[in-house]
Amino acid sequence: MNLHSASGLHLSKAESRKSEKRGRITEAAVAVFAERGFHAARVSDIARRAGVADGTIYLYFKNKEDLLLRIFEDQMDLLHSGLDETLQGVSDPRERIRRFATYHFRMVREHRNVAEVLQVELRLSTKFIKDYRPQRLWDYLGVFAQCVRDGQEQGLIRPEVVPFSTMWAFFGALDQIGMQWVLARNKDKFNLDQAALDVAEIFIRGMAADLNPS
Amino acid sequence: MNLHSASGLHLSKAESRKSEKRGRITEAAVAVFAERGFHAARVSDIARRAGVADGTIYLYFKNKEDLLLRIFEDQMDLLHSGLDETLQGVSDPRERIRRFATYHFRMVREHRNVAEVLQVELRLSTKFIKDYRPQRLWDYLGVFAQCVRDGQEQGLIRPEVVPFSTMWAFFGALDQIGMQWVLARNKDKFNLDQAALDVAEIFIRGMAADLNPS
Amino acid sequence: MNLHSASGLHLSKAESRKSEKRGRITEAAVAVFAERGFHAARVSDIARRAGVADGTIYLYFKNKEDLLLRIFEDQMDLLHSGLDETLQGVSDPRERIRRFATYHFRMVREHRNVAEVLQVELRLSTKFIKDYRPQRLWDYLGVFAQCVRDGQEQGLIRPEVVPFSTMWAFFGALDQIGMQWVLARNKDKFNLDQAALDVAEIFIRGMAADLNPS
Amino acid sequence: MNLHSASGLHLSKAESRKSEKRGRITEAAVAVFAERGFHAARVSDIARRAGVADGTIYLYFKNKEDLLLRIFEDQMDLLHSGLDETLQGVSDPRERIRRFATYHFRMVREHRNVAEVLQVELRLSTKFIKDYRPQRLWDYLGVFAQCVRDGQEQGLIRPEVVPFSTMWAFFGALDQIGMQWVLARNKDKFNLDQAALDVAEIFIRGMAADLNPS
DNA sequence: AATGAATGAGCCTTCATTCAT
DNA sequence: CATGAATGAAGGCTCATTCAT
Repeated sequence: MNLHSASGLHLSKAESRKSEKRGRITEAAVAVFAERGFHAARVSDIARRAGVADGTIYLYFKNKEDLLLRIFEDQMDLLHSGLDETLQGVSDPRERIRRFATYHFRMVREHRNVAEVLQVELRLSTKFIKDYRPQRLWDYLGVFAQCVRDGQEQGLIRPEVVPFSTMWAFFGALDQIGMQWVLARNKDKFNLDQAALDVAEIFIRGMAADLNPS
Repeated sequence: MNLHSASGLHLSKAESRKSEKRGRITEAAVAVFAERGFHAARVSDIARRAGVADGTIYLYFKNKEDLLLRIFEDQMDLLHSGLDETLQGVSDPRERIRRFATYHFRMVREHRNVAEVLQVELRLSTKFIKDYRPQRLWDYLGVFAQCVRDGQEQGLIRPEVVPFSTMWAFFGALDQIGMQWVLARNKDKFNLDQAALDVAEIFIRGMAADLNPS
Repeated sequence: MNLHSASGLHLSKAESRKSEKRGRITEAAVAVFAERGFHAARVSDIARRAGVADGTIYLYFKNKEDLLLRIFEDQMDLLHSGLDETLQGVSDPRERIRRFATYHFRMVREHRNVAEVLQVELRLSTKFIKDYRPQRLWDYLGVFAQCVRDGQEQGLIRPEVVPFSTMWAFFGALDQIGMQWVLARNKDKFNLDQAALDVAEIFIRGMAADLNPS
Repeated sequence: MNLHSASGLHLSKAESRKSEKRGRITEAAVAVFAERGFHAARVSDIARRAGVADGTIYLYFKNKEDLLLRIFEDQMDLLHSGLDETLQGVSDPRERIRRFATYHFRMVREHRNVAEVLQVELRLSTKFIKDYRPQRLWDYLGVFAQCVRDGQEQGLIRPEVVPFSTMWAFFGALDQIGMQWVLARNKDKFNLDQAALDVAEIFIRGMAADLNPS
């Protein structure tokens, strides 16, 4: 259920049991949040699905909101490190952007529950949106902004493109398409891979430096 | 508080009084939803702000969720008709897209409360996202899709651009930038007008047909 | 159930209904608190006994603790004003003290539930004991302190008697005897009227000025 | 923290270790009960303060309530035996009463935490007050009742004074003054030693046989 | 004996909605 | 139409207690 499942660390029996329980809760929460939404999801539902008592959840998370937030942060970290791996060795900023989009949608498709939670439920609480600074999301998107800056240094991207706002535009585009896919009843009609390339193409062409500055 | 405040219709005194009360409730709801979020907003808060009794709200709206939905639909209609006015007489699809973006952000800036509700709170209820088909939003965005199709017919836009998914990408980009502006503490640092043109430019260039098909 | 039941005020129908409902809740709360203790008493028990919905209680009281506090304050006010009536026209400080004790125990006996709540349950919450300043109790007991001062001015009471601490001693004596009576399984074995006179006598004699200052 | 800390008994190493752990728990419980009150005190707080695991407490005490009860009984025993020592060799019932009061307040002052628990928290649970017969308290106070009886036999105290109810009055007076001292923010303003003598004096004079039965 | 992770019963409070006036 | 007092369902969270290790 997690984007990446194994860590290479050796844990004592007690530690691994503990971390295993935390993982079970997280998985259950993702499933229940995805299914019913944050507000409609009952803590007792999550507990039952995780096979633990209600109170156990509060040994690992401060409260229901904290549970959502931790899911967000954990998953963003995994998403980010997965992105780094994917882009390793790719130097052309344009290709990096293309792979960013492709990677993003692959993750959305392979982890639909997580995607639903991140895309739909994270927008739920005003607290999250208004008070919480999603640093992890900034970090993830920062990879795109850096591609833009690199592209500009290499003369591939118009200097007047503002990395910061374009980054949000790019994310908005990806995210919205991802959401439409999540919401779509018929997932097959929707070719996510193609959409990834299309969005990337539009941004790459849209930001591209003029070819013949003759 | 509404995007447009007056309608040119003549109403009987009773109707206008009724309509006036409905309007007061709507305004109050927008304000309270923007301030505290849909879930945290209490119906009694809205009633107090509107200067009516709690029960009165249920004479005009089926329930709290219906109230949010009606706000969404009303405001989308106004947004849409305002867009039509704005685009009247503009035939170049590229210019229409540019003006779409500019118009959208002008509305966001001038009606921040409404924007907050639409952008932040609409994403709140899973019901809204999962079960509700936001026809009005489709209609509004359909204007963009049509620009794409027109541009393709006129040879201005690459034929392989998919109007449907690009429409969502465009909306996602606009919406995300709008949200960042709404969330930004310092609204002045954020030049919405410029961002509008930047986003439009990226999409226009990104979708543009190759110039020299030599 | 209240120490005094009628007020001479004219109330509108709505007001009287409201105040009647508040009264029903208070009565029910006194009964349930007396029966099960503050902590064991469930708000829903009180509501059921009062014949109202759980939520209704929160229209009249901030929370469960507030309910207990209001009972305390209301009853202390009634107790105090009843004491004033009882002492009216009695000028000899010693007789006033005697009547104070008699009155106090008559109230305890006639309003056993109230007495249980005031004596047993009020001591329950550290909040009440540590943070709450029971002004109403001070006012009530202040009557005794004033008797002491009057008696000292009239040369009936030794000048070295400290009104403040003696007031608490007197109250402690009354209260403890009252509590023992409340806790006693067989109320008949315990002659409260006699105990009242005995306690009063001990304090009056104990505070009395030396007779033969020869 | 205990009224008396060491017992002169020789214990095996295991027993003393056991007893030492029980003592640590008791001390911690007194501190936590005094600080937060019985209901607000968490068993885990007590455990942490005692430096033991939560479960360990249940090896020494049946449950939280039992813990409070044992504290009460242990401390009452210590209080009582200390009183006996203090009164040893004092035969005049009046002087014994005087020393009783003085001793009681000295204990209150020197063991404020214990006093808080006994005075404030013991009144907490209806169970304690209603179902529990505080035999140890009766024993302690019985010393006073015996003084009264002795005084009556020696013709020093009026025969009509009822030892039983006067005992409670005396205790109520002491206890209430003790509580006011515990609650007082400024302990220095309150002269407990003087109050002890004052209360004793009032009871002694108040119970005294008429001097000149001429 | 000691641990402390896990349990799960229990309840106060909120607030959308209703309906008698 | 309008009111607003009353309703009552619903659930997040705490914490005393247990028990496998």
